[in-house]
Amino acid sequence: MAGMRRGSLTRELLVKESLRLLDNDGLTGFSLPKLGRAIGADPTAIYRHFASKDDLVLAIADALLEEASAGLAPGPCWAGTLDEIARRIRRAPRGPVGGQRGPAEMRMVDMVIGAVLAAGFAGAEAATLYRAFGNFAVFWSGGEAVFLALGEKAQRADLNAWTHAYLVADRSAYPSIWRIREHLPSVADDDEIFETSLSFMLAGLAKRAPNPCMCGAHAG
Amino acid sequence: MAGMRRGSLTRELLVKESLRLLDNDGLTGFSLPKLGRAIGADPTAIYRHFASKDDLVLAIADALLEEASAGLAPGPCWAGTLDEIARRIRRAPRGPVGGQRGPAEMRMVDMVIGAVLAAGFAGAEAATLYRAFGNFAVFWSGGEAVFLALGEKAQRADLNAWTHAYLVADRSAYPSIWRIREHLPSVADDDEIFETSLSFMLAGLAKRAPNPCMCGAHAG
DNA sequence: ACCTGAACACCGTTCAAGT
DNA sequence: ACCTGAACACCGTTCAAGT
Repeated sequence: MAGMRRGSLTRELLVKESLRLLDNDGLTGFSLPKLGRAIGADPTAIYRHFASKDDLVLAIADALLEEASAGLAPGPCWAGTLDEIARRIRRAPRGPVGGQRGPAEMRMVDMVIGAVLAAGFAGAEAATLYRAFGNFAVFWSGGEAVFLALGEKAQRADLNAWTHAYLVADRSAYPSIWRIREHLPSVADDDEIFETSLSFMLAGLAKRAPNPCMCGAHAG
Repeated sequence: MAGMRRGSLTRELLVKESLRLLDNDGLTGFSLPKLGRAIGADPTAIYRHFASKDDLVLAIADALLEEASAGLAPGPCWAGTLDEIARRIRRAPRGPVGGQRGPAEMRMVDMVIGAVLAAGFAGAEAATLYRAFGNFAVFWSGGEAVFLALGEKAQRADLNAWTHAYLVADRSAYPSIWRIREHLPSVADDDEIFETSLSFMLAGLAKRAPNPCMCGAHAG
């Protein structure tokens, strides 16, 4: 990858290489100098194509969302559409959380609002419900990402805290923790926890919705 | 604050001063050198009381949670207790998100699990529901904090995106955004968005719970 | 025992200089 | 027009030296 000819550096190439770096080394292994070296250019060459690191991050985030929304289209059931969107956002390779405002995000926002309108909501209520559901999906994805970003060392320590500190924990100081102590360390079932919360959100929407969902599986 | 005598630096004092710095200058204005200078000590003096910055951050986070849970006690209605806990976590001065494992967190975890048990859940289901609700509260708080941390400049730009880009947005490219465009820029009603999502979560729990809540206000 | 201060290996960003 | 490379003002962290 070394020996860039002039003009061979583009925004697309830099985003693609960033994704590769993030995939390989995680968030820790990412910095502008590292990105520069990875493409065999000067550590500051990025500034010819992005105004700042934030600008690059924004482009990366939208590329991730773009990838996550491949082939996504509204289905006949508005609740099913929202369900699918939330899953896509969560499954998206761990991107940063902020408000991105890229074209891929615009399309996703439009789909979420479209589903909320299909449910029969309108005006300010539709806006609130769009943001409630959108925040839920984005915040959950971001929250899990933050936990993952703690690094394997900290995660191991965390699991340790459950298996040791919590298990051995004062029965009298934390009686409720004690009662379900053997079910707490199972860190593996993050999917089930997400599914449960998502189903609560969708049921809440469905219960309040003027139009029932078409498939009948998302009843309040 | 300058002129520290030896032995006058303690973990408590450093945490307290950190909170003051975070309050004044936000997350941007916080670093170990700055903390050192703020207390009139050497920039590296912190390392005599904390193993690392992460260690300090953990202590800060638990202090924030401690403050947020002042006077908190389980009420007669388990749903009301969960409701109050989620509000406290959200209102807590914006702390970092990760799994903290401090004593204040332990007490809060015990209360959440206590409420879930009071609802009549048990075993693995209780553990899953505790984590669903706990993640919801923590992720939401963290997500909002990330948005706030974007800084006022980025937030202004974001609001701008709504009032301009989205409003003027292609009616044909984003028809659903277009239909509720005038309701989208109202960034002020974050509270209502949170309330809505929280009520969905609580209703979902209540609907599945063997024991109804005592006050009747949280029916599924 | 606790604090200092120099030092190290990094950051993001700027800017004059090259080609 | 695009890239380089020195430079700046920062980080978190370590460690020998002071008292």
